[in-house]
Amino acid sequence: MREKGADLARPTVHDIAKEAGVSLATVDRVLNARPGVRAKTIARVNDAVSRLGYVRDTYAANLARQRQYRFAFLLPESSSQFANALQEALQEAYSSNVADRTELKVIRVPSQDPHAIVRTLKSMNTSRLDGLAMMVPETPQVRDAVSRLKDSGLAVVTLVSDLPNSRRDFFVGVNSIAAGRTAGLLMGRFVRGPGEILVVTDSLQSRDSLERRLGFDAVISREFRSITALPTLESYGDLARLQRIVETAVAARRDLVGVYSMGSGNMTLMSALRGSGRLGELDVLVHELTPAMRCALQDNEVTAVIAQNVGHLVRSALRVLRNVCDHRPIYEAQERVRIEVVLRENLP
Amino acid sequence: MREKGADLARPTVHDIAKEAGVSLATVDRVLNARPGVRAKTIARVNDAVSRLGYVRDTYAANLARQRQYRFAFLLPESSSQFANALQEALQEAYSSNVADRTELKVIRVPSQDPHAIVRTLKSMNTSRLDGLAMMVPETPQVRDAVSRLKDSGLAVVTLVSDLPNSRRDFFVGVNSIAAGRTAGLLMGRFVRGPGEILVVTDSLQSRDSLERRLGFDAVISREFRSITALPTLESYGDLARLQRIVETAVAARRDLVGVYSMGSGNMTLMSALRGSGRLGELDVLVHELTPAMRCALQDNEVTAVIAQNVGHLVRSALRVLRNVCDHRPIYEAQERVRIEVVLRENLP
DNA sequence: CCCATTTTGAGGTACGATCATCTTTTTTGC
DNA sequence: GCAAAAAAGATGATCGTACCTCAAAATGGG
Repeated sequence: MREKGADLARPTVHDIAKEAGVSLATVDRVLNARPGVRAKTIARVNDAVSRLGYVRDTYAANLARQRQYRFAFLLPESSSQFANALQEALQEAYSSNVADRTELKVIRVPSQDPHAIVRTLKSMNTSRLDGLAMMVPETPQVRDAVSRLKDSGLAVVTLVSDLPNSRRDFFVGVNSIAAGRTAGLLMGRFVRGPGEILVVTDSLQSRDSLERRLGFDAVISREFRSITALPTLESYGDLARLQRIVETAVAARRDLVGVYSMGSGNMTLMSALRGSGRLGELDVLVHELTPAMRCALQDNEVTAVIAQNVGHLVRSALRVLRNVCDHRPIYEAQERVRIEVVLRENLP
Repeated sequence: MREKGADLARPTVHDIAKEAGVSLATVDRVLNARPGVRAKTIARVNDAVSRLGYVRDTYAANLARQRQYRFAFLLPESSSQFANALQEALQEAYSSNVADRTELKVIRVPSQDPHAIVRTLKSMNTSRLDGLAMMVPETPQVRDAVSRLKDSGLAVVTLVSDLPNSRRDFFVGVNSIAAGRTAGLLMGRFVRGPGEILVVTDSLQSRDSLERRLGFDAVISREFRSITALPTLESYGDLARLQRIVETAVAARRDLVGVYSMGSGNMTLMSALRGSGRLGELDVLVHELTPAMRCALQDNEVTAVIAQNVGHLVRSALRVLRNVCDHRPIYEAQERVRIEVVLRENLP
């Protein structure tokens, strides 16, 4: 925003030099924190900077400095539609103007195999890389690997799923407890009358699922006394097992009113529910807006999807990585990823 | 994303010249559509461009060309918290790195006064401006004024509220019908049992309100037969009147189960509802996430807020304005603003 | 084949900043 | 007060692109 009567053009380093009464070289030394300037002079330059409201032209700077950001994204290899959506969003962020002077590399690893993840992390050529964003399950070995990556100077952010107590620089994703609470609130408000809720996930070993369940239960038990959330069914990543346990549960529980899926495998879940013939009487809530879930929403098979915008995720991750690389601060408020509620009528 | 084995650095104009076997000057003439190049040579250069996958470095280009985008935002002056939020988002987009080489000016006009709007539009110095984003109510006079602005070469986008059949270049905002449908679906799913819904707005003269009502009714009447949406109460921007008509309606309608506010004045609406003592039994749905509505959500006074992300709105508007100015295409998919559903548990 | 007209080439300057080198001035310590 | 060290200044190259000028080459018409 421009002040009235202010100069039209924004000030450059030359203006700073003039204003501070020093040479261009000195301004440059101060701005880039190079040694050989007295504290008094540094203050003079900084004064001029704030007086004129100078902000460095980052693009000109990166141009001159031949800055190249080399980032890698570590995503699960599973056929998960969500990871594919992330990769697409990355591609898009890259081809649109956002990702300038940035080289991206996507590495897919089998997410069930912590060993493979660690192997990949260890084998990374850190000298040809400036930053890493990763979406991996939490294990102590991964935490250690992150520590080594930080030692070699990489910027590291966790994506979607965090690694608490690790040395990662930042977490880009949503708060799983809040996501679970949102699901709980929606479920409680949507379902009619007393009844039971089926809760399904891959594995409660995963922190995300655990936290979603925590949030879900907190809201349900405090505010919706008439409905009961059943113990979590775990598929352990086995789709056949998922189909089986869902079919069994639906058959056994006659007063089921809703289904909450905290993990992946939603296509299989839906097919099991369809098979049961009771889909019409159930409110189904799932996470992540995949193409299959879009259709399910449109067909009224799923009531709501709790989603996070993959575009935001990758742009945020890129911004954070760049800022960490340049030792610039991170604007936490801007990087907070929203918990989106997607219904049939507000499908993007 | 980098191809394996591809060159690390992205190609520059020099590479194009070499690849096409022409001089730098010719490449420049082709890239910037300057005359004096044979069709055959143009083709050679374009071939080289696509072969090498050259994309012009926009920032270097703008640097060289000393490009400055001068944009104005015309926002309603009313004490509307929404317009303030927009202005803040604009400020933020400006100070964060997004809005480079862009001068922004915010003009607030009394939105109830179409005359004042037209006067402002007419008095604009179009020679010192490249683009204009405006959030104004639809009138024929405004449409004409837009036409004049387009004649003088400005890029014009409508923000939040569209001017259909005008010569604006683009509309940045949500589809009001879909927003109304979303509200209808939420209301239908939230309220219990048969009953009536109070529908309130500033004025149905405004296209947004009309369309929201349309969408709302479509969903309610088709899918939720047991609930009745009452005729729209209009406040005509008069807060005292709003308070009065809401109080009267709530007192008269004993089987009210919900309130849908399509317009502004939600603080007054809430105070009227609070006064009635029946707030606890009502589901309240409103548009736009203002600070007051945040509190109302947290206090369980409002069930859901249908919102649009003001940050997106302004970033999208800025992107579109820049693209129009440079005669570049607009990626419609990226500019589609989402209809957000905000509940107590997913408050951003 | 020559001359006028296009078309192309070569080269410079600029944008805002970074960085390196070299010189001059100022500040120190003794 | 003088030499050494530190601080500041001066200058020029560079990044990728735009835009300008002038000269050289290719083309086309008669």
